[in-house]
Amino acid sequence: MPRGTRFTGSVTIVDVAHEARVSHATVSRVLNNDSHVSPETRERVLRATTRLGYSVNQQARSLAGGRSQVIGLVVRDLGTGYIGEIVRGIDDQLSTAQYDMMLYTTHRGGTGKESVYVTSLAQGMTDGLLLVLPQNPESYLQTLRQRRFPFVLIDHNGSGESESAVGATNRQGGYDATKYLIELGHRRIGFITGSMDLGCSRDRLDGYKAALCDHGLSIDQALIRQGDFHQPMGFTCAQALLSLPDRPTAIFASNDVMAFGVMEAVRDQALKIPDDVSIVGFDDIPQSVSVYPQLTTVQQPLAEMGARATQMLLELIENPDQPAQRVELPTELIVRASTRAIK
Amino acid sequence: MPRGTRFTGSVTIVDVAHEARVSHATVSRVLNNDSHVSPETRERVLRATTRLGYSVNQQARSLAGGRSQVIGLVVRDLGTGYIGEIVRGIDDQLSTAQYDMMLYTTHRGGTGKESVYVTSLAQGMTDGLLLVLPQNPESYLQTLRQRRFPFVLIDHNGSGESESAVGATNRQGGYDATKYLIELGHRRIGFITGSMDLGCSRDRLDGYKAALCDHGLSIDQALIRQGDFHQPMGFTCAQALLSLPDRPTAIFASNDVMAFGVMEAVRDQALKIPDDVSIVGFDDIPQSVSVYPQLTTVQQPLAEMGARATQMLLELIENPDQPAQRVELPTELIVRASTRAIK
DNA sequence: ATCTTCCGTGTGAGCGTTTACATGCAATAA
DNA sequence: TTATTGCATGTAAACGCTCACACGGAAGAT
Repeated sequence: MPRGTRFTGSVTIVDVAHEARVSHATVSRVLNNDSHVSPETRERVLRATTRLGYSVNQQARSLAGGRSQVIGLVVRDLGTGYIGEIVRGIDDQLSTAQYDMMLYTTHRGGTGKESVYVTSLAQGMTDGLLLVLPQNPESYLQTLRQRRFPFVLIDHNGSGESESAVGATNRQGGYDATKYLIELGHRRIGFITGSMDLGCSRDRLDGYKAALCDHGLSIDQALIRQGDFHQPMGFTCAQALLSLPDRPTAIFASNDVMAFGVMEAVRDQALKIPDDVSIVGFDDIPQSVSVYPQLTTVQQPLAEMGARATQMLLELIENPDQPAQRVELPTELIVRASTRAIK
Repeated sequence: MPRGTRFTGSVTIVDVAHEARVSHATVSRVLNNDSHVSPETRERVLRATTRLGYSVNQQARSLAGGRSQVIGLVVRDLGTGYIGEIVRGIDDQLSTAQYDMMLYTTHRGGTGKESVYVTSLAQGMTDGLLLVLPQNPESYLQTLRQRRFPFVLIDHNGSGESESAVGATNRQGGYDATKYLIELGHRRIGFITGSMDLGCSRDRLDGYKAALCDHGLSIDQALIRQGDFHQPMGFTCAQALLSLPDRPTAIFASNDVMAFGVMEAVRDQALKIPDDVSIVGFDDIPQSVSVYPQLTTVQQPLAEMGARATQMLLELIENPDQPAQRVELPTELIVRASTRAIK
C-alpha cells in the first residue's frame, strides 16, 4: 500500500528558533505565553514566526502533552436547521479561542455508535466534547466521567447533576405555549412528545400538563401521543389525533420538525391551518418561517446555547476540577400565523 | 496558565507489543496491514490489541508520517438541509474507511476566511479536503494545487479542469425545469440566479435560456434577476419580478431556499401558489416537502454527491498522482404541488 | 555444499512539540 | 565581599507512532 504524500516541508519550531537565534524551547515558551521570556526575545521570536510563516503543528503539540486545540461535536445528524443554529454559536466561540472542531454524526447504526466515537475520539484527538441531544448517554457518559474528560451536554438536562449542561426552560416553554392556546379559547389541545428518554421532552410535557391544570382543564391521555422529534412521526401522531371522535382544535408538537408533519396531516384531511386546527412547534428553526403558514413556536436560543456550552467546555478544559454548571436559557413564545383564536 | 489534564493512561503500541511478545514495529506492521507478518504473529497481536483495548493514537501516527485518518470539510454554513444531505453521503463513506472529519465553516468574516483554514488545517491535521461550494476559491486552490494536497470540489465545476470535482447536470436541470414550465403553458417565466461566480449558477441559467430558445421564446432580461442562494434574496427578487408590468406566471429559483423566499413574496402580494404563480426550486432539500404547497424542484443527488466526492478524495489520498476526475451526477425534476398548468 | 534470495522480525531514529531540569548571570541580602 | 535568590535561557527526554535498515534463518539455485 503506497503511502500518501504528506503536506510536509512546513517550517517548524526549530527553524524559528534558528532564525531568532534562540533555543526551540524558548520559541515554545513564547508560543505558549510563558511568562519567563524577556520582552526583546519574545519580540524577536514573534518576528521570526511571521517572517517564516510558521504555524504550529497541532499533532505534535498534543502528542507532547499540550492541548490539541480541537473539540469534538457529537450530533445525531445535520438534517434540520436545529444543529445548524447551534453550530453557529459554537463556531463563534471556537474561532475566537483558536479552536477547531471535529464533527461526529451518529445517525447510522443506531445505538452504541456514540460510545464508539467517544472512546475512539478521546484518544487525544480532542480536548473536550460537546454532546448535542445524546440519545442514550449513560453508557459512555460513565466512561467520560471516570476519565475526567471534559464534556458539556446541550439540550439534555436529564441524567444527573454531576455534569455540565446547557438547556432551555423547556417546562416554561411548554407551559407558555399551552397557556397561549388556552387563552385563544382552545380546550382540546393535542400534544406530541419528543423522545421520552430525553429530559427536555419530559419537561415540555410537564409544562403542557401544568398549564392545563392551572386553567382547570383535565388531562386527556388520548390527546397525548408519543413522538420522536422526526417529521414522519409528527404526521402519524397528528393523523391519530385528528381521527379522534372529538378531535383537538390545536396541536402542540415538541419540536418544529414534527409540527411540519402535523401540518401535512392537517392538510391531508382537508382541514385549514389555522382555521380548523392551530399548530405550535418548539425550537424556532429557520424553516419555521419558510413554511406556510409561518409557524407559531417556542423559540430556543439555539445559537446562544451553542455558544454558552462552548464557553463552559473551554473553561472546563482549562480547569477540569471546577464543579459542573447547569445553565438554562430562556425560551420565548413566537406567535406567527399557524395559530388563531377558536371560532 | 494551568495545563489541562490529558486523557492519558491509554494503552500504547508498546503495551500491545509486550503483551504479544513481539517488537513494537511488528505491532505497527499488523496495524497497517503490512504483508510481511506471519499469520500466527498477526493473530497474536490482534488478540493482544483487543484484550488490552488498544486503539491507535492518530496524532502520533500522523506525526510519524502516516495518515491522520481525518479529512476536512469546508462549508459556508450549516443553515439549510443542503449540507446535511451531502454530509450524510460523506459520512457513510468515511465510516467504512475509518476516517474522521473536521468541520470548517466559513460563514463568519467573509472573504479570506477559507484560505486561512486551508493553510492552517493543512498542517497535517487532515489528509485531504472536501470543499463544498467554495466561494472564491482561486486564492487558496492555488496553494493546494502547488503543494499537491488532495482535495475535491463539491458542486463547483467551474474554475478549471485540473482539479477533481463532483457536481450535477446543472444545465440539464435548468433546461428540464424550464421546459416543464413551458409545456405547462407558461410564457413569462422569471428566473433567479445563484451566485454568478459559481459555475453551477451559470449552468442553470444557461439551461433556462436554452429551453426558452428551443421553444421559440425570447429571453427577456427583465425576467432574470441575480440572486445569491439565500432566502431573503429570493424574496426580494420575486418582489421585483411580481411588480413588473407584465408579471411572470412562473418563477424558477436557482435553489430551494430562494424558492421559499419566492413563496413568501407571492403570498405577500396576495397571490396564490400555484394558481397565480408556479414556483420551481433546485436541490430538493428535505424542507421542500415540508413547505406548503410542496415544492416542485430539480433534485440534485446530494448524498450521492457527497459519497462520490469522498470516494474520489480517498483515492486521491491513496494515490495523489492520479489525474483529476470530474463527475456529473444526473439531476431529476421532481414535480410536486407548487406548479400547475396555466389557466 | 555453498551462494543467493527473501521473508519475518527487531533496532533505532525521527516526526514537532512540551516540559522538567540544569545553567549562568544579575540583583538582592547578609 | 560572599551567599542567596530569581529570572532568562538552554539541554534533553519524553509523547506514540512509522519506517529505513539490519539481521538471522529457511528455501531455492547453482
